[in-house]
Amino acid sequence: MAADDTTLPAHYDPHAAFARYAPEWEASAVFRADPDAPGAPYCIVIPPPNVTGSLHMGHALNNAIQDVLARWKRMDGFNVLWLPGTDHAGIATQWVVERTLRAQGIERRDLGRDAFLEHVWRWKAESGGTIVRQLKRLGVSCDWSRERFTMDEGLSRAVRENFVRLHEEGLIYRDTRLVNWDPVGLTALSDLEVETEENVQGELWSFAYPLSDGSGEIVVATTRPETMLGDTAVAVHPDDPRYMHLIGKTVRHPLLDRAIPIVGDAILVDPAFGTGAVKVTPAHDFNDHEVGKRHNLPMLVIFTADAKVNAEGGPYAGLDRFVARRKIKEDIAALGLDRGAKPHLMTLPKSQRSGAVVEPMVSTQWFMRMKPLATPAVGAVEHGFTTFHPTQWENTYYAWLRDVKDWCISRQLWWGHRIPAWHCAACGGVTVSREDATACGRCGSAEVSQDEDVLDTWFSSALWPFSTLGWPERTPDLARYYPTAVLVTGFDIIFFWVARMMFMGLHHMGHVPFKDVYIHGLVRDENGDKMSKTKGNVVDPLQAIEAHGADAFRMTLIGLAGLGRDLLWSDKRVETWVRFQNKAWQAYRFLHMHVKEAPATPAALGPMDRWILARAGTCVERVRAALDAYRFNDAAAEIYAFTWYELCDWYLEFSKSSLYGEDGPAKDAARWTLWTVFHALARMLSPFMPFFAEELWRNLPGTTGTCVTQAWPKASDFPRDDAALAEVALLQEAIVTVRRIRSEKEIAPRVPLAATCDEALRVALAPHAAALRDLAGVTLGGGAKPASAATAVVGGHELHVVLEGVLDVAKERERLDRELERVRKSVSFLEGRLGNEGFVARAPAALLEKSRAELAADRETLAKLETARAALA
RNA sequence: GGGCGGGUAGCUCAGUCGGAAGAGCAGCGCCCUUACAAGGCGCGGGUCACAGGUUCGAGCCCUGUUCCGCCCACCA
Repeated sequence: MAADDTTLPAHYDPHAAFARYAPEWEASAVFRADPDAPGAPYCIVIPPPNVTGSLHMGHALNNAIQDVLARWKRMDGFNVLWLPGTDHAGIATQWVVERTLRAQGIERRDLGRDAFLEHVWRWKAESGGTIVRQLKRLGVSCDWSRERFTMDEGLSRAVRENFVRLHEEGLIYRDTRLVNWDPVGLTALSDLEVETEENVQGELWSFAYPLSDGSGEIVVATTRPETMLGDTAVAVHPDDPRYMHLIGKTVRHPLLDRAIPIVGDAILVDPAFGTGAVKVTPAHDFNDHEVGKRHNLPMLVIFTADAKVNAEGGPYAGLDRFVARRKIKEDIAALGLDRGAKPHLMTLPKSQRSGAVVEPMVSTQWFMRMKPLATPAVGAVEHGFTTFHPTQWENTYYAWLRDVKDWCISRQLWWGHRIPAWHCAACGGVTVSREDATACGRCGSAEVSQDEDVLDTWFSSALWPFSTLGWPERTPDLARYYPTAVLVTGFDIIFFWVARMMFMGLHHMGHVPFKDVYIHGLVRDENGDKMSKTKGNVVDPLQAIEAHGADAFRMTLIGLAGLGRDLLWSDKRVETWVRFQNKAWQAYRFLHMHVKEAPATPAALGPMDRWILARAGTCVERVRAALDAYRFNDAAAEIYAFTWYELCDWYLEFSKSSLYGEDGPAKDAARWTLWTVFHALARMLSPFMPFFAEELWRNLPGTTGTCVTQAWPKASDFPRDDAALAEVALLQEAIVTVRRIRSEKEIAPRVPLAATCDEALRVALAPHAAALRDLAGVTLGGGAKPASAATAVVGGHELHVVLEGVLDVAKERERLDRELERVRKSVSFLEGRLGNEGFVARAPAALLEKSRAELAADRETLAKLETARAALA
């Protein structure tokens, strides 16, 4: 039979397979979930990518993992819903559109709210589908009929319902307090949206506040000189002998000519730090704010929304805060009050989105009360209703929730869910309502207008696991698929998203939103560096898919996904799986040369057939165990090892003597076995490499339908067969031994070898003469040890390979010396162990037995090696 | 300041129950062999970060040290 006797192409074409199967799957709705269908529910809600976004490696990994789980569970008989969607991404999207407009010379505020939002919606309609199209290139098996968007009608209703209910319950309130203010984005931010830039080189600058009575001065230090315009106290420690007598007196503000009280505050002031005296700016510093409240100090706001000095700053009014900083330092120096500066490493709070230095500002905002919500969310994980994988992330989750502060949920933006509160012009009352209010709930006046602000984008994301299933309606989907099975995400949004879904799910649904949380690592470049546009080391998943195909690309990510580890991406890694794919494809072509139609179940199987089937069963079992434990890299490694090292390296070679031989039971058995293994392999691979697996499935004789709806293989389909495993293990040992001897003695592969051994081994290997000949080029005979031979132990018996060619004596001596050293080491190790009373008394019996047997064998081998070595000396 | 993770072959990483250290890639040698040279066969390569401790026995358990990465908090 010739090599090209197959209709299959010489190489697998991933792009052709994608083009063939992706549209078919989508059209035939095989991934559409049906709540009325049988099967235990298994639901995953996608972490919705930002509509502004385009696919990056993090998305690719995240979705490859979800797809493996969804496809696997679907094939395994579960009623699977993988629900896709996108997030409106409030600030991010508004910024992108603003920037686009600005490039055309259009400012958001000139347009007005409605016109601007029209632009955003138009933009969303045009480019919002990009990331969805890109996800499809990965081959994700989402139910696109249920695709949701955080600002679609249903989800917006859920947002309102949530807001109104929590407001009714007193968990959402409006308050005026110090918040993180983004002076560029012109909006309040939550604590989480403030990022700290570490180790910024700044300076700690000291200046003197003269005492009002002229009796001296108090020196204070600051990293933010401009805030002195808002100072309304100087604080000292009440027990500090240097200052305690000054408490109650005042200092004079040297620039604004105000009196400023000196207060004693044990909480704020550490007498050992700096001068032991602290300037207090209650309106622009979180610690100082607390001091202000404790001592009833005025909250003097000195900045405008864009962080310029306001009228309170007297001569500095109108200056940017950093310009004011320089000017104030100069002026203080001119007054002779500068007391020096020293370099100071500090952290700088910056807006996650705009990058602007965040300014604490007193502002009226909406807040969500966290304590009553966070406590059950902690308990749910403590009691195991939700489990993190790897579990160490639970600590991170706890730590944040246990002392989380109230969540500022209002944003001074236009793009997002507008707050369902109406302010009354007549009485000043606030009406919170599910329906658009037309009259004040307090005084009945019709002069009501809706709150201008929108909600933090994470407010709607927090509802995602149930809002997407129809909440607040009681839909069949919600009943069937909530709680979801697993949330797959990155550690960076445990606080932003995971924790918030937990407490919202518990609050509204009375049950956790997901049973498992799988936290995957970050995809880095091959040097372990974070991918970033500025570094230019970003790998575009679409280009990688274009270059290598979706199957190999996905499998590379899966193979790198170890629990609790970041992933280092390298094109070399993809090549591993491209080669794997080719290897499996070539083996599949081999099958096609020999199997033209679905083979009938044979009367009997040979030992190699039984062996590979048993090995396939083990592989299935291990892959299942790995997936159950979210050990994706292990699953990939098992598939790789089975396919390459067992199926290709051994079984295909074993099968050749039958397949190329006479027609008969052996050939029938081999054909059936080969077909059966691929029948399972295609299904096993389908969750990982769906297009490749589909190509295998469709071209396998006797199959119908698509692979993605077949049953994932079960270990019980492949009975254990210890006899076959032992028999083939012995044969493999014999083959490898002869190959090694051949390589060591530098005997060309085409030179046939003969070998002798004792009767027991000869009988055991007799049925496998063909395999020994084809795979090791050796013929086994009985009889005594030949004069010139290389001897090795196989299955506890000696095997003597007759050396026909000229033996390189020097090399042989070297080899024997190496071998002697190895065996002597082994003997000495085993003697030491068995001479150890503790070991003999406490080691497991099996280990003790094994050690004794090994020692006896080693001693025998040693004697023989010594004899052989002496003969060569 | 508090917390988490990591340090195992040249590189990237496994190592589950404490019992002689594993894989892929890279390297070296041999081979175009009729599924596959995108391949086959064989080989070499280790102070398991360091120091103590527990144990008959430690990569694994305990204590300490050190280096790298990350998170949180604070920073007058």
